[in-house]
Amino acid sequence: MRDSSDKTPIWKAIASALRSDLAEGRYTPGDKLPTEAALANRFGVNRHTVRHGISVLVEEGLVRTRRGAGAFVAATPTDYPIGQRVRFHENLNAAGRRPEKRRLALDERAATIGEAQALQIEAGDPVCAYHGLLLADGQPIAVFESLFPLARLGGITAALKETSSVTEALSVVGIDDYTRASTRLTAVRATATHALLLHVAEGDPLLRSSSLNHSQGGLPVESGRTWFAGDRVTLTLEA
Amino acid sequence: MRDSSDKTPIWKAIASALRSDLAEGRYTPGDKLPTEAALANRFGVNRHTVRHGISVLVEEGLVRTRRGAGAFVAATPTDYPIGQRVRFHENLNAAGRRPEKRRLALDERAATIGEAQALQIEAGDPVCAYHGLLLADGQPIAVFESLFPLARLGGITAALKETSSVTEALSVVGIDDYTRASTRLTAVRATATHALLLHVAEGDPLLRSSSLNHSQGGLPVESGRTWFAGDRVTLTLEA
DNA sequence: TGATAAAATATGTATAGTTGTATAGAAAAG
DNA sequence: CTTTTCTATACAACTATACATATTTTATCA
Repeated sequence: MRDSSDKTPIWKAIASALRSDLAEGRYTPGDKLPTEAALANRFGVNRHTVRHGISVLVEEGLVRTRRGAGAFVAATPTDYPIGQRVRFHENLNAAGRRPEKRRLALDERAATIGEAQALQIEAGDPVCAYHGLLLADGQPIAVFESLFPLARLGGITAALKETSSVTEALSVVGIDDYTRASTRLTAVRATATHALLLHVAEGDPLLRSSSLNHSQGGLPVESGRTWFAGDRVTLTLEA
Repeated sequence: MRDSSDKTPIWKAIASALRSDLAEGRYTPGDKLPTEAALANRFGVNRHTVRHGISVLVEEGLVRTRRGAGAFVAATPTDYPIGQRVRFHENLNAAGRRPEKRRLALDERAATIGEAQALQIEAGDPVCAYHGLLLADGQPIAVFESLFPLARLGGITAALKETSSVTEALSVVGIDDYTRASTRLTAVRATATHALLLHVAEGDPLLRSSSLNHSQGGLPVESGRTWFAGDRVTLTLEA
């Protein structure tokens, strides 16, 4: 490979070799690639040359690496429709992914001025704060923070302890349906905490959504913020 | 590479995530933290990485671990009430901590324009500048800078040389009572100097308080700035 | 009921494997 | 001569696994 008169660098050759392996379905999303040492041995080159090749695929978003664990085939971005009714579990099932929610915190506290304004309650009124992680096929795709006004939804904290589903919890406290009233999107850089939870690098771009859900009566029942890992989710907006 | 190589090590991020949980009062002294396995699952990392993070908190004295039992909260951030009367020693005693003040500088000089305005004196008028460190149970929690108008409080410099207590020193010069007229709070990043004094990392978040205390007569007797270590103190505001 | 043993939990320790980073140097190309 | 490519080495950070040891819970039996 080296002695012949090809002028393409070895690391590029390795990159395209691996890329065609992926294209052929030799490895499927979530699979672990051989270790760098194994690849170096297979190609008869130094580990750093292999690393250079892999880094190309990482740049392209085809592969994700985890220190100490290995290199894994990246899953294609999940389509996440933002419409009148935004339901995590339904969205992911529709996208053919296995939805999972991981609770990070759940407590009751007083609302700040800004939060109160959004929920149309008084500052200091009690709210339920639900903080967690959204996963698709076991891979973290977003961090969320939901606020529920306790004045209108007494008992929702207890309900959320039983089920991770917001829809179900709201149903328990008498809200059978709720619709998205507003969604605001901005791009931000990942903080250390978000980076840790989402398994991205600090400073990586995130898609932040600030949303408000209303009950059928037109009153706010949930105010949420969600940070999506930019390269794992594609938000789709319906008319 | 994009993924997994944060600028801040994972174990540090975990340590600060847990630390802020403590600061927010999510766990109170005696409470059991989630198991290492649960935390590893929550953060999506290996148990050893979590252990590394926890060991930081153990070093800091915030957490105590018992083999076979779990990790327990040893101490939580000191509650520091900001009300009409703000007294360091009383505040810490009420919080069950041992208060201590360490003097860093004490001198007399001319007031700058801004300082004079706050103290309602003329620019250039002499003031006493008192600079020091506040500690709780021997751990530094804040850096303060107090200014006293010498025109109204002659002899306070000498008094402050005898006692570290502002309340006592003011009493010596005839001020038996004083009340908080205003408090302004902002979040800032720790400078190298503050970081050194407070035993935090440069750039860590500090809570800066700019305050003004009046005598019973309604005249300013002290203008102060205090930098609290964000994760060691919780300022509580009374009505 | 109460004591005891077994099982399940949870932290502590040890070892090896994998990726990330830093440094230095040789070889080839421009 | 300088830059790029590749090699070589060493170490840091994180993962994976296994097992030891202490604690708590559960089951069992007198």
